[in-house]
Amino acid sequence: MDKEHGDRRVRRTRRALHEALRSLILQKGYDHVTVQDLIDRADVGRATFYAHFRDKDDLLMSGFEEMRKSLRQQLVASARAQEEPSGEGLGFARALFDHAAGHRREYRAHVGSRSGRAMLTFVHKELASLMRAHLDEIIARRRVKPVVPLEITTHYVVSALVALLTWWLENDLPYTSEHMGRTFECMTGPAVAAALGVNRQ
Amino acid sequence: MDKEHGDRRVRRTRRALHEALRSLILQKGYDHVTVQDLIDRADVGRATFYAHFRDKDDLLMSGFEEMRKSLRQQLVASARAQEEPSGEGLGFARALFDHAAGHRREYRAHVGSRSGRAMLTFVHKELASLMRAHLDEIIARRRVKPVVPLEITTHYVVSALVALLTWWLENDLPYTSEHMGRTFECMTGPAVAAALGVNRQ
DNA sequence: GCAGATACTGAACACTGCGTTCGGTAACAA
DNA sequence: TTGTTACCGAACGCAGTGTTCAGTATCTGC
Repeated sequence: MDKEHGDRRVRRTRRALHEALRSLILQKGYDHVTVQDLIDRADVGRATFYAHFRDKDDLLMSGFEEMRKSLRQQLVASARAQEEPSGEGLGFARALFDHAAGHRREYRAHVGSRSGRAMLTFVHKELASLMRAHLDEIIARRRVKPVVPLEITTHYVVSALVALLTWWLENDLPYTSEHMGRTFECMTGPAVAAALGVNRQ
Repeated sequence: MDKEHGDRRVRRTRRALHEALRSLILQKGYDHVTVQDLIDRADVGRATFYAHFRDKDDLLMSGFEEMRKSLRQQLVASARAQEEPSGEGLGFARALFDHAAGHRREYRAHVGSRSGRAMLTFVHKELASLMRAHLDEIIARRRVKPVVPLEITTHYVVSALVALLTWWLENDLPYTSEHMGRTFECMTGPAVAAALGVNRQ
């Protein structure tokens, strides 16, 4: 079912279904998309759908993989660009806002629906693993003693970032992604500093 | 349908349904509760259910009202207790953690399900209105010029708080509510200070 | 304690959407 | 050409929703 057999037909079918879901979400929102809608739009048999995916959610999730790659790529690219300019290595936030701005339609289509929650959980995980690595590195380099458990700090930072992101999307991108990135750094920098026990009189 | 007529029967019916939902959520999670389950448990006719509530979600929402009162009460009580001890008036966080600890079963039953999202949105709104007032007051008193739009700051703070709360609940309350409150203040205090443009060398 | 209003009952119904089954067809590879 | 593999799509059973309606219980004012 998830095998990587070279059959062109299989890939075409899966592709068509993903594409159908994408366009239908934009059109009526994930929750109101039915399997019937999907197979009509993708021009695929009902049985075929269930041969490839367990259900609608499965299709959705497997579609995130693509987005994940593109996001991760953009994040590491940004991390490489700026060697270590700002305070706590929070510069990657900007990359996230950029990514969202670039895919605003996709992001917006999810806001508020069940698929949105799934997507945010996804993004959250992705960011958390990056953030955790960042924090570990900072600690090793600066030899500080965290006042707050790292797990909490990670969760805090990522949640704050995701919160700003959703607010931004829900309010129709009222500021530039650069501005949002700076705002995030401005607030979260001191928070992280406090959590890590960094002195900065 | 929402009238406040003094009929005892009506109130009993609504009460029974709310109670049934509560216990069924604890038992099998909101998403798996059917209307049939509800009316069986509450011993109420199907038509009666629909005479009182539009659907399952409607029942859920109307049940939050009760929780809202209890939460708000606990929050203002705490606000009154501590006149202005800590930095940015973030002490109310502690009250929230306390409230969650007191109602941990109810909170936990919601975590991860659709009802949880609804409840968090609810809590979020409640906290946001309080927080906004707090911030306005601080600004008026200290005569500072915010660097970040107040709307963003409010959203940021509340989201961070809710994030810590859900993390705490999902991880089975690994610290005391007091500890969580302090952690929150420790991190968010500096963040708010930065956003409000408060100098604190 | 009776009349009339009001609230509740529960079976029956139409409807939507899910996930499966299966005989048959189309595409492809050797 | 033959066998394999993927796909088709009608039909089905199922679960759950929300409505209808004739009938029953409960309360209220007179």
